[in-house]
Parts: sequence; structure tokens; C-alpha cells
Amino acid sequence: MTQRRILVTAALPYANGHVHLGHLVEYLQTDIWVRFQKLRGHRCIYICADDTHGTAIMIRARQEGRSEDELIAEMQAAHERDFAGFDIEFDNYGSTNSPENRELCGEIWESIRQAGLVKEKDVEQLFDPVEGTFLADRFVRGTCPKCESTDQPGDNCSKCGHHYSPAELIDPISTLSGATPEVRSENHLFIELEQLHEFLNDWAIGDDHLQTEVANYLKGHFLHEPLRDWDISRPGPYFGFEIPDSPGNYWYVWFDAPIGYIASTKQWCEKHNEKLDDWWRSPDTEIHHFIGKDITYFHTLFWPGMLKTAGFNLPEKVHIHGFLTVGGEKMSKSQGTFVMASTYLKHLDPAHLRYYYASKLGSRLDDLDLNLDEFKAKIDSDLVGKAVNIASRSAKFVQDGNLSDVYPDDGGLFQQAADAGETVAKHYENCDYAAAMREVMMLCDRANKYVEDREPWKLRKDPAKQDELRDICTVALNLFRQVAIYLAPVLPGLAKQTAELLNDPIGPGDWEKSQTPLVGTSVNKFQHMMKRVEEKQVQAMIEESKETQADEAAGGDNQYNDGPEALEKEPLTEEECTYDDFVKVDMRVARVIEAGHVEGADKLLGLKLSLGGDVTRNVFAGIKGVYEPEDLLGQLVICCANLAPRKMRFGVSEGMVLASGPGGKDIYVLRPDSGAQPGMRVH
RNA sequence: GGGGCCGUAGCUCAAUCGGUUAGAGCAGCAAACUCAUAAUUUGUUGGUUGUAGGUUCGAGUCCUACCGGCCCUACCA
Repeated sequence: MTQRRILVTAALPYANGHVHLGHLVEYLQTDIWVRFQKLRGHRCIYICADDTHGTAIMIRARQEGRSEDELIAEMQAAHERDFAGFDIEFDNYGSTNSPENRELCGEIWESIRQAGLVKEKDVEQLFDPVEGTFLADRFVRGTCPKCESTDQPGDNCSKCGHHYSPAELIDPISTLSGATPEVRSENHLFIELEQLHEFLNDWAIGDDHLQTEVANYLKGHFLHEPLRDWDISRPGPYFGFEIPDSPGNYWYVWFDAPIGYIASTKQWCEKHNEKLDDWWRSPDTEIHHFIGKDITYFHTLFWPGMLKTAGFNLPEKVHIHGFLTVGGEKMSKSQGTFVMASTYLKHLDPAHLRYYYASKLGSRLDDLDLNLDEFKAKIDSDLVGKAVNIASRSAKFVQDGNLSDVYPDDGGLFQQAADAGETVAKHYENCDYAAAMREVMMLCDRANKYVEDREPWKLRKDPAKQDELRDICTVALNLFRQVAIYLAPVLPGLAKQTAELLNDPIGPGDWEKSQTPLVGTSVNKFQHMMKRVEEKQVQAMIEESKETQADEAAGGDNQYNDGPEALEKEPLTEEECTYDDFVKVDMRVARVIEAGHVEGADKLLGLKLSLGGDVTRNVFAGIKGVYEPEDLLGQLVICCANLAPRKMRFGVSEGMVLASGPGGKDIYVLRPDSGAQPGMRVH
């Protein structure tokens, strides 16, 4: 087999948050792939770094009253600690805030300039005069220019859905200082990506660099029309690198972040006396990026465009994975399923998560579900019951002795498993770890059956059969060793324990050892290799994840510990409303007397409300999928009775049913206490 | 409204170019065993492949419509 040279990256974690179980899908998927390549004897390096620039970091540092450098150093240390805790082994872990990155950004920028891809345009942006900073969209709130709803976010209206730029808001307010921002026009630098359209089209769709779903997505959303100019500068102050030939402007974080891959490689090269060009400008090197589907287009359009223009290697593959759900739902802080890496490590074994993710990961970008019952079942059954059990039930009969000098007749079992190695390897190579794990478990089943059939526990009692006993153990332990080698990318700890038990290391290039049985060597005393998952520990982890949340709600010194999320999402309106304003809104108790689905509407239910007597209102409510019509029929609700009728696609809505919640499935219809009668006014 | 992905056993997933009787694991049920961390082994139940059509000698796979889920995008609230 020819030795490949492979450079692998995982997306750079942002310095604004801690690593959680969702992030780990990616870093583990990548770590397994890298360990596999190394085990196969290829030259492979795993490169990563912290992504440190941008407005969010600047603001947070300011709020915490310290420098950005201090903040990002602390976060980087935490990230590295978490990764190490999960046996994620980077060859280099750098930072986008490094001299190497600054230099490379300059170099790449220069190439882009020379290629004539840069153009300048004025952009209107809001500026906070108190903080002295330009405001990203999410730091501005104001009144929607279209529907005039107050206190709306800076990019689109939560009421009418209208998209706008923050400069269009009526009465905008900076969420940083509460000041009224000024509109300032600034010169921004853009990359004209359209000039690379043909190249990107060929790269993204032509060759096998992307999963087919991703190629379709790019084709349907971006490549079918002219590519928009990419705004890659931000006026200062901005935590990042100043653009050398455009003083006062800084590279947008998404410009310098991917360059961090190269910069981190450069650090590694300097430490190991290697040439950067051998890794980034050589036809002999394959570059593989692992990313989540949320950052697809940065890595499949902008990034290849930058690389191409600056003469670097293009990615051989961009491997894109889906999101993590827990128990079939988005990770939730309130339910304790938003689990930090560090919290997991306090309660559970990292090897367990490595195996569980491996057993679920395929090559496509489907979301991956962490089901905690299944988690326990898989670990207990696959790892403890099947894999480790092979060693556990055979090693004790030969410990402190030797394996047989000649490998005994095993009916072809070892050879079968050796042959299966190529299948396993193919699955690893294709990122289809689930298939690889299935294949290995099948080998475990065969090995267990072998032990079962030979009944070594009976031979043990017969002094005349000790040689036979040793032969059986020699076979069983060799079958186990094969399994440990095949699982080594996923379970480096188990490989190490196996190596210690059998006095033969399993390291880089040692995949081949699965092809030849070990004979004559001594066997050490068997020690427990892996524990089962304890239900209690899982529960403790979930509980602690909830507690952390309550802690963060601090200030919540009442007994209920309600979290601050709702207010953070929709801060209190600052403008006061007079009593006169209040009484303008005529809210009434109403009974739902008809309720049904609206044909063709995705979110609407049609309700007929009775205000008592024969006064009724037909209203549409955007609560389909949350409430069934029969849930509401006959119920009392609160409605706004004097809301101006609104013509909608499906008819006229003559009012509004009051409900709360951020939307989606989180919508709660307000209901009056018992005793209220339809028609009563809400005061 | 436009687009994409998906729907296979109770659960998680396979099924090569369209090719024989749709397969595994887990769970369930029954039995064997006692070396092993209550592990293991054997046997076994379980399916109108979301629905309805179509193409084909042959459809889980290809086409059309519909139902349901997720995502992107636009619009309307």
C-alpha cells in the first residue's frame, strides 16, 4: 500500500462558548478518521485551532471588563482540556489570533487583490456612539419599518417576518448601551465571487468532493444564479486583523477563520521541521475538512475560491455531518440535555461516547440522535458483553503464562477476521463508522461462539488438557486482539490495555498486526477493561446540566429559578405605555365555538370565537402543530376584539388570540381562570 | 409558493447497476450454559418497504400524485 499524505481539519470552535456534546460529534468523527489513517500507516496530521475574532468576542470581553487576549486564552485552555478529556488528539491546536495567521491572511489577500477580485462599496451601518463601535445586526433593536411592531431584532421582524437592514429600523436602540445608534456610511471591501463561478461550479458539482445532497444544495441555492459579492471587511473597532492596505478596516472573522487551518499547519511545520508547501501546495497531499452542515457554504464556496486564487491545494473532500439531537429533540438547557463536555466527563467514560457516536455515524449528513437508553444498551451489550468479554473469559486461564508457540487450528476464524479487516477499513475510509462497528461486532459474536463451543472452563479442571486449554486461549486472545486493533481508532484506551495485556504495542502503522497471530509471548494479569454504563451516572449528568442552567440564572434568588432565556430573546420594551394606550386594546374572554384546520396553511388554525350572545369573531391563529382543533373547542381564551381586521390569504382575521412563547412548538395560549365568562373585558 | 433530504420490524439501521424468498443489531419470547462485569450460546416471534397509481419480464430502488417528518429559500401573518 502506498503511503498517503493527508491533512485533516475539524471546524475551529468559536472562543465564545464551551464545548458540548454536539460539538463532539465532529471532533470525534474526525479524530477517529485520523487515528484510522495513522493506524493504517499513512502520514496524517490533525489540525485545529480556536476561532477567536469577531464582534461577539469583543463585546463579551468588554462586558467582563478584561482584554480579548485574556478571554480567548482562557477559552482556548478550556477547549483543549475538554478535547483531551475525550482522547481527541490534535497534531497542532493553534489560534486564529496568531502571527502565522496574520501573515497568511496578508498573503492570501494579496493574491486576491492581484487577481482583481476585490471591489469597494459603501455600506450603511449603525454605530453606537457611547460604546464607539459599529453594531452587528443582533445588537440593534427597534421598530419594524413595515408593520411598526416595536422592539424587533436588527435583521428581520418577528411579527411580520419582513427582512430589512438595521439602518431601516424606526427608533433603533443599541442593546449594548441603550443609546440611539447613528447611521454611518463606511467603505467595505468585497470579494467578487462571481468571477470564480465557473470554477466553483466545476469543483462543487463535478468531482467527488462533496456529498450529493450538498452538491444539490449548492446548485439549487447559489450556483444557479450569479454569486453575490462577499463583504469581507468590518470597520474598526473590531477584534481581528487590520487589513494592511486598507487602514481602519479589519478582515471579517469568516475570512481569517479558515486561513487558521493553514496557520495552524504552519505552526506544526515549524515544530517538526516540515515545509508548509509540502502540505498545502503539493499534489501529493490530500486535504480533508470535517464540518457541520451549518457552515457548508463558507467551506464549499468562499474557501475553495480563496484557496484557488492563492494557489493552495483544494480540499479533496469536505465531509459534512448533521446536528446532534438528544432523545429525538434539539438539545435543551431546561431539560438538561444541553450537556457540556466537561460535565459529561465528570460522570461518564469518554470511551463510551466515542463508541456510541461511532456506532451511529454514517457518511451522510443526517442528524445523529443520542438516545440515553440506547446509549447504555449499546455500551453494555456491544463493548462489555461482546468485545471485552472475549478477553475477560479467556485471559484468566493463561495469565502469567504464555501463548502457544504455534498458532493452533481455529477452523479458519482468525483468517476470516483478518480478511474482514479490508471491509472494516473501507467503512472507516468512507466515514461509515456504523457499518464498521457492525462488522466488528460480528467478529466478536464469532469469537464468543468459539469460546462457548470449546468450553475452556471444563479443560481447566483436567491437568492432562492444559496444552489444549492454552491453545484455546491463544485463539480467543488473538481474535480479541484483532477486534481491539479494528476498534483502536474509536477506542484508543482499549487498544492500549490490550497491548499491555499481551505485551505487544498497537500504534501507528499497526493495522497490519491484525493479519498475523501473536504466538509464544507472555500474557499479563487480566484487568478490567471497561465498565458498564450506570443509569445513576447518566441521571446525575442530566441533573447537573439542569443545575448549571439554574446557576446561570443567578439573581434568580427566588425558589423557582426561572431562567433568563425568554427575556434575553425578547428584552423588555423600554418605551412606556400610558393607561390610555392600554385601554385602546380591547381584550375579551372568548369561547372557541368552532375550530378547524385551514386548507393550505402551514401554521394556521381557523377559530370561531363567541363573545357571548351572538357576537362572534373569526380569527386565524398561528398555532397549528401545537394545538389540535379539538384541544381548543369549547375552551375559554383571551382575544383582542378590536384589532383591525386583517385580510389574509385564507380569509379575513377579525382579531387575535393571545398566546406566548418564542414560536415553533413553544406556543402557549393564554386561558382565563375558571369562572370567567365570554365577553368579559380584561382590565 | 419554490427547492432539497427522508419515510423499511416495537427501536436503531442495511439492502451493489432495477434482479431470487427485504436483512442485521437491540428489545421481546423460549431454551442451554456457568469461564466471564447477570456476561455468553442456540432457537424463535415480528414487514402490504408511508399511501395510490405508472414504467418494467422483474420495483424498497426509477416516474407521477398525495400523506407525514426535517431543512433551505421566499412570502404572508
